[in-house]
Amino acid sequence: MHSFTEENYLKTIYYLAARQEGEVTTNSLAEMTATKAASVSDMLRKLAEKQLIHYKKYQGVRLTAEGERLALKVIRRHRIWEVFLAEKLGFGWDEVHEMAEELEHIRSEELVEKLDAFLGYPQFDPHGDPIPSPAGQMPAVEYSKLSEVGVGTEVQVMGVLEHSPEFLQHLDKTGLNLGCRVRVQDINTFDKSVSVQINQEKTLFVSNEVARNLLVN
Amino acid sequence: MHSFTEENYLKTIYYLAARQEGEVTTNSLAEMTATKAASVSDMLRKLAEKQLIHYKKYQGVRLTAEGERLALKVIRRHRIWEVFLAEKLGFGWDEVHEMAEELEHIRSEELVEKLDAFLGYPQFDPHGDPIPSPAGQMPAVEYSKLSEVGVGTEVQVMGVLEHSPEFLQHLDKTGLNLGCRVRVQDINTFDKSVSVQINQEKTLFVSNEVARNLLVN
DNA sequence: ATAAAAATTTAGGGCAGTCTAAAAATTTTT
DNA sequence: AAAAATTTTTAGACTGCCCTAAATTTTTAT
Repeated sequence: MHSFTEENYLKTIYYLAARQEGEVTTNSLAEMTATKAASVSDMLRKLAEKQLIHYKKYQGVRLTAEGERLALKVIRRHRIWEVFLAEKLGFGWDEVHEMAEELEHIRSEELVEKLDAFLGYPQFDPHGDPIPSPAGQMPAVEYSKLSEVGVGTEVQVMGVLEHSPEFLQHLDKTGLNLGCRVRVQDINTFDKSVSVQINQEKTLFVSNEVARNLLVN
Repeated sequence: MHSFTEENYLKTIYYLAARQEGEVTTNSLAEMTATKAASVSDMLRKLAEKQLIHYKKYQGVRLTAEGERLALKVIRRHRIWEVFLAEKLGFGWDEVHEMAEELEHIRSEELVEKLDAFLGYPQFDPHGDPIPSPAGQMPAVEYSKLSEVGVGTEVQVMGVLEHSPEFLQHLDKTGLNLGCRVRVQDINTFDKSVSVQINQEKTLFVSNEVARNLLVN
């Protein structure tokens, strides 16, 4: 068995590797896990001993096959619990992450599988992120950012790149929910903000900052 | 906030105090928490400093009002999660305890209250144990043990005193489920075993060991 | 190409919770 | 009521994970 802390490091390495090119650095891990670089170094040595990461001193870090399997297991649990919290208990998509951070470490394999069945085998969590398979495969999804869509096209909001409660609450307030249809009417050449029509109704101005963090297809 | 370990000690002190007369001893706590007496002594000092227990060296231990409130909160969470696991996910009453031991430490107050509502505000967990109120009150229940019921009376199985998977699986096998009606036909004077009729159908022989651990009304 | 800056690791230590061994207090036995 | 047995506490140490400060390596700038 692995500790909560080890699971969190593996998960964080996975996320950072998916987001950046190349190896994951000690400093970026320290920032993400809200610890100091010295503590990260300690843990990396330990994870390398357990063969969960490839690690050469000063060279950054990469998950081994086994490490990635474990990371995806944790991410699967996290996202399934998020679906439960949102769909069954009525929590908002801005509230579920923090609780899922704890629930993802509950150890029973059978629990998460029964929960998955109870929820009807959901494909995506409340933020539109895909749920890894029980075997530990991350489904491929190819969405664009709203900031990259051309004028005139109509797309559907499929996910978010930024998961902070503040951002999600902002989307709630403006009505940019998952699944809503968005037609790009105009792109401001100066600040790259976008003017969009939502669900064939009202028009909305979306900053580039927001548009960059909205995934659409 | 309190650590998992502290919560577990408080819960265990509550259970031992409810079961025994007088103060709870260091040794009984060591046995229940699967640690050594020396470790218990350490923790008792710490809990006493935090005013969660009354503690005089060598004299055993008792929960303060605040300590009991916390213990009942943990027990409430445990039992609500057990209901979820049994009712919604289909786990057997012999399987739910272990998972609930982890789930009971999830910190969100709102989570357990929403879960409670989702489950329809259950009064009892899958073993018939009452669920403490959100305010931290343990409902009073007055059941008898099957071993104390007179010949001829018909009673209903309301709970168990022994919670081990082995005992619960034995009950499953013999059909002595929660809620089933039991008429005492005969009590063997030698070994105090009981012959009972279940649900007006088949007759069953129940050892005193089992009868002592069955709560009925 | 070398000096300065930045990133990373090592050294040494802290805290929570556990342990064993030994000391102290309480309870039981005679 | 003293001796023996039992229970409990203290002392000292270990592990996991974190820290600060110092040393080392890599990267960047000149």
